[in-house]
Amino acid sequence: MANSDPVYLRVVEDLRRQITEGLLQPGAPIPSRHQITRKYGVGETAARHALRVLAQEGLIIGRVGSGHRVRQRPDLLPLHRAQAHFSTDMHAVGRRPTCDVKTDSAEARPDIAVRLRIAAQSPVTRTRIVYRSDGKPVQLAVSYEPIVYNDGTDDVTQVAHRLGGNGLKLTEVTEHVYARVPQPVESDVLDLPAGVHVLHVERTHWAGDKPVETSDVIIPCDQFRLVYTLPAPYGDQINR
Amino acid sequence: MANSDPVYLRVVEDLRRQITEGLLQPGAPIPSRHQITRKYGVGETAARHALRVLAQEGLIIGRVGSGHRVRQRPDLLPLHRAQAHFSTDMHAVGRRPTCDVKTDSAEARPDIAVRLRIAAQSPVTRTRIVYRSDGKPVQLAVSYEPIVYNDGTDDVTQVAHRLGGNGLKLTEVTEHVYARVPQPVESDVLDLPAGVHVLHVERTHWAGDKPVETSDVIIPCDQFRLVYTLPAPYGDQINR
DNA sequence: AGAGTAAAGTTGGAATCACAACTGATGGCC
DNA sequence: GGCCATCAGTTGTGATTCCAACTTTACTCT
Repeated sequence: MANSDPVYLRVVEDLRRQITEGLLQPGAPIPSRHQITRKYGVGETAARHALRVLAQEGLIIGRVGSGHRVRQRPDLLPLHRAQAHFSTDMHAVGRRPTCDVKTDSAEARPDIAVRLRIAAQSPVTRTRIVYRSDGKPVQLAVSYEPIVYNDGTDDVTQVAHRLGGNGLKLTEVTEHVYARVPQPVESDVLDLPAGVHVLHVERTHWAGDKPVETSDVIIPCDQFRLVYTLPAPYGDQINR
Repeated sequence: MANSDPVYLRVVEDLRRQITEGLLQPGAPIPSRHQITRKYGVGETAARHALRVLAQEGLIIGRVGSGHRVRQRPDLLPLHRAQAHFSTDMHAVGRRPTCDVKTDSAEARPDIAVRLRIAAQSPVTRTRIVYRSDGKPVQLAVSYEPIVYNDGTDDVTQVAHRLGGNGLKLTEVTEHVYARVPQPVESDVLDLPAGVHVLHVERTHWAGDKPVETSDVIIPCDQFRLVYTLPAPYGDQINR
């Protein structure tokens, strides 16, 4: 079928097809390097490279000593779902994820009120979460919600669950994502080296057409990367 | 400074630092494989791998026979800016980018009216752009704007320029990005194989607090990938 | 001088071998 | 039975070597 494509791409495409078509279900084991060399008649380099590419696409996950498996999460994720993997992913790479949660209530924030579609002077609950990996801060999330929803607990990470008690059902999450230069307070909290940009995710949780919570997530670009890649060799090439 | 990190990471981090700090300006040549082996005292594998990683991050670009250079575009881009590189990027990998533009005006679209914050029955101009690479459709953009702005030209890609003539200045672009299963019409236009998901970018151009144009960009996940990666070996690992 | 050619250098792809760290399972020992 | 050590298998990393395709430069020949 294929022709003069690189050998490793043949392997990538075949495995990717099997995964996206559901032949290989999440959790299913992927052939090991040696098995690939035999099954596809390719060298070890090609097998290794194929596995690397699939892993980098998020389709499979590898563990030393255990092998590769189809990733539990689907092939592509909205950012907010990918972020839900923060804790497990950090664990996975052998780092201890922790977070500070600090809530300071009752403040009027006109800019946030717009996003929550409430009166400009209504007080909102602000919760700041600093995610850490082995103590090192890697992510900052500042979340706001109308004060009426807050039930006094600190567990802002369980928005959906808590809102259930208020008779609201989360139906959607929308996001604005962009990269920018960090603000001083962000550089401070995240201990950013000079020159590092941040990814800013403006996220709103909706219950029907009502925004019930909105948050700003700040991710340093040297920690987590949102990469827009071309399907070209090495992901990218030069123009002239 | 570093300790037991993989050798290639030392090279990656040093070059990345030089790029993000501006020591290596866009267009500046990156040491070749052989130069890296000598300069950093590493093997060829490590040098090659380091270049591969940097290229995959979009920081540098390689050309066979010519070498690597610091990429013209900055290290991280909002999607809409990355997309502006579509044409040059396609050229770069030796493919001929073309696009069909089709505008059919005067239709009432209540759903779009909401996004444009205009009356539900106001007619909007719909423009459909099919981007092609060597004839193969790779991207679909459906763009809407209030009919008053349209000046009859087909060049919807130059939103900012055209709107200037109406006394409006684009100040912001916001996006909602998510992945989903393609709709039949999309599978049809883009000639999608079964099982391929699409990235859906809902984009709105703003002039101040007025939305002046909104568009849906559909990108097949097997053509372009938005990848959320961890700074871990192979980008990802398993939990448990 | 100008044009065509040859050579050197570079990247992308690939094969082969090696090794440390880790996992899972097996089997033996208490 | 329960616990521990061993061992084969796997991944991540790395070195080395080779080759095709390409670019750039320098050189030679007309």
